[in-house]
Amino acid sequence: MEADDAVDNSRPKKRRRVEKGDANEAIVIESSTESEPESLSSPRSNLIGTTRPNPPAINLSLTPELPPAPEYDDFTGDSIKVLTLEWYLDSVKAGVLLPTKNYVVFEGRITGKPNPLIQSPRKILRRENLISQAKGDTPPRGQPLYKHGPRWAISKSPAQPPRLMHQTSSEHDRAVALPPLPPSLCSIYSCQRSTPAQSPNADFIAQLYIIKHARKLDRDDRGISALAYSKAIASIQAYPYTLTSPEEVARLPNCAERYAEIFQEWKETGRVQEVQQIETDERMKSLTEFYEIYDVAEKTARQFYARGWRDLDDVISQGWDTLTPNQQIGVKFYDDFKEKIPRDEVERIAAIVLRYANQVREGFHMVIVGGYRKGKTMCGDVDVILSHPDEDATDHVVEQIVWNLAEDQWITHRLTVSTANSERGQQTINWRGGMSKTRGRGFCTLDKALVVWQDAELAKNPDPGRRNPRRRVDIILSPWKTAGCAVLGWSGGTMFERDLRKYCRNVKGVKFDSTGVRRLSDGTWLDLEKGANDLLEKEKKVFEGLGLEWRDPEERCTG
DNA sequence: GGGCCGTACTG
DNA sequence: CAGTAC
DNA sequence: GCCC
Repeated sequence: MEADDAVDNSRPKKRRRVEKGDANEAIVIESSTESEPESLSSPRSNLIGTTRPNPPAINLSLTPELPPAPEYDDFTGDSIKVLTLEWYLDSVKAGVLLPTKNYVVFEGRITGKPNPLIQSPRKILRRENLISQAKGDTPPRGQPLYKHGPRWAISKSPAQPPRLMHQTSSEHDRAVALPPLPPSLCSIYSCQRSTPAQSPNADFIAQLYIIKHARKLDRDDRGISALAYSKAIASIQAYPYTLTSPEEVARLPNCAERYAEIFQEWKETGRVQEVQQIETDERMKSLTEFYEIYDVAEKTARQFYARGWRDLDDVISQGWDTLTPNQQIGVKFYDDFKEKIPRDEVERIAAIVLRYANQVREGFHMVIVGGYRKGKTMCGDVDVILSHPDEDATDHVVEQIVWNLAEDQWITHRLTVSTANSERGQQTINWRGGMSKTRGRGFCTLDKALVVWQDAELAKNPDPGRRNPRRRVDIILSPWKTAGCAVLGWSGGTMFERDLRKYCRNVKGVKFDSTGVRRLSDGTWLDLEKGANDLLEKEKKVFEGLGLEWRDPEERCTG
């Protein structure tokens, strides 16, 4: 019946061996949005989900009137002090840097900046990162926020000889004031701050990312430990200055002792022991390889390992029949799915989806969300949101669209199709009953289809010279009334989205998800999008309605 | 010391 | 229900 | 691992 569910169950012959060097490519921090979308973002139809106009939103009104941040040369200059952790902990407690006198373990001069990239072994970071490193620690968006200039500006000046060795504490205390915390970082909610893809601390973040990944794979703590790392990373990612000291780390939200510790180690030695262990851990390598199979996550990865399997070939040769249908697809297109998708291809694919949607019914609006909208030059998959101003036009259309696309060979497999929404069609929009149902068709969830895509034309006229890599495409159908919520819900990094929900719950007393905003108390649906007549405008209205300052999608890169 | 986003699908 | 994905 |  289904044209597209014929998952070819034949086990792949001998899998093309993956470039081993790529094994860790997930670690790469996207480092190129600045060269960027100007050319792509021109309002070319309703295709492109990027809008330019908004100036970087930085709330200066909150800028505290802090004393000038003067000479912390001692900590940015060319001398290195190794201090005990006690010094740090005591300083945190005191709220100010204590004199180091009684805590110094070692002091010495360095002749060159430690370059962790060079020292840390191979392959983790790609060339772009080396380049961005070479470009220097420039904060992502020009203008210093503070007239005294951020630390990175000052640290360039010729370092004075460290003169804090034998100083009195009062002199010293003044000397180590940190640059003011950017106002946006005062919020514990990442949806309230700007988190660009670029970070002056990308190298440090890369270290944390490796630990996070390892925690996720080898601990059975429901991902709690990894979650902690994700939050810390999200905070640091939003910090526009080069971090220079443990306490500068520790004052960031979600970054406490542990992260100050890691930072100190990294800063002093140019590496982090735990990271090095992880990198040489064979078990981690296997787990990572398994984890990169679509529909295999940490539990299954560990399970595979426990069965004695060590790489993908073991999975294929020893466990093919035990795999779920989706895992089989994941294995089959292992290399394809790991491959990133360039923006122009994302656009081409999206345009085809839109065309088919409009074939089913004229007048669909679309916005490309996901990594594309966050400005990534290479995307992991294609996510599009479709909506139609006519109330009930979105009913059951996913199936229709997917069917047609499959018939024409654009779609080769369907991973999941969720029709919960169309199924229960008339349900009221309030999840706690009562109240008006806003007449007629209400939606509790979105219809969506996760499918495997190919270039149908190329498939029909194969060209031996051209590959036809399969792509994962997520097609989401949203009812018009709440399409702004859908766009917002699909255009941010994971932490951005989690914090958005948390913020809504704790601060605004509402429940946000991609199907709408509802009052927590009685479940009544709140229409925040009234009056907007395109998807991006609707998204803006949701920001306003939630009392949030606008953030460009490129500033929602919380990972 | 307890909680950490929330929901739908699949097996 | 557990596991996965978004 | 951090935060309330």
